[in-house]
Amino acid sequence: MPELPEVEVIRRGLAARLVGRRFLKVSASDKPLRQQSPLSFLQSRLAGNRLTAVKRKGKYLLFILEDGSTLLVHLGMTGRLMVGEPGALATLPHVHLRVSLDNGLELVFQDVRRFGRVLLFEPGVPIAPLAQVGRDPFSRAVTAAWLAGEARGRLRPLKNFLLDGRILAGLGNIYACEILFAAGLHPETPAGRLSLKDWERVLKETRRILAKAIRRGGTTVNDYLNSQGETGLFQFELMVYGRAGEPCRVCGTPIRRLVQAGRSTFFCPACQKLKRRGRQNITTKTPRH
DNA sequence: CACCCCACCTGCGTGC
DNA sequence: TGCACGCAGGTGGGGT
Repeated sequence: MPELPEVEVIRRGLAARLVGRRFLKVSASDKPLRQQSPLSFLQSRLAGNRLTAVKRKGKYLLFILEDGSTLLVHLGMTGRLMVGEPGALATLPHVHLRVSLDNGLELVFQDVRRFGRVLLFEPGVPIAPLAQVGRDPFSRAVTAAWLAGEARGRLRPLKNFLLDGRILAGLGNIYACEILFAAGLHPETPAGRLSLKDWERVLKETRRILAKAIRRGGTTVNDYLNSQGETGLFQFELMVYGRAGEPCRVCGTPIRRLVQAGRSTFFCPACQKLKRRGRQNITTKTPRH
């Protein structure tokens, strides 16, 4: 479900309402998430512990606790984190974790498909899943030259490159499609064939689109709700995602759908031309190790 | 290595 | 109405 903008909107909502609160009791459903710390471990570490910050890395949320432990949450496809009155949340289906707070409210993790992850790390324990997470698109460490270096020599389609969270963290299927449209690049272009100018455009549009989506509260196509149960608004600004057969908002050409690495890609065949030929970029690649 | 496929789940819309 | 099928904001293990 959620990509960087949705996770960031949730992070801000939770930070505003939860930082400084103590967690009290924890309960879980009988159905496990894809990955989840044992309930007894969550209970023993969280009970009485105060939340000092809510951070984000890629699509991961990190709840930093005052004793130095970290609760790592990934929402998968359909995960939601919501805060509210226990009475109002009591009847929600598919709630897999409930945590009561010292102000009488409750934090719940709801996840229909159970692709989500909730893992607790004690102080000093390395947070293994984060080792695979790439750079945040807003980080100053992300530049057009760096992207060009990462893509150098790679034949994989640009769309798949953008979806690889070990490089750029936080892009998912919706925003990858929207970024490629905004940059005027065909999703099947081999990543290594982009020029530095292309990468400058990709990076500029990535930041512009993600920032705007955050301002709009994220994209609700189907399931996404923020921590207060509200939908986003960016779905009204989508140019290509989910619009197969509909006219391009720029040129009127019907939007096309194709499948790449098992996932739908939406693009305008007129606005996004495939560069079959083109200069290989010659940026020096920084060694990975 | 680089890259793709597929499984992991549940629900919903479509077409027969 | 029922049923089969395809599809869905993600990830990572295993295979080529």
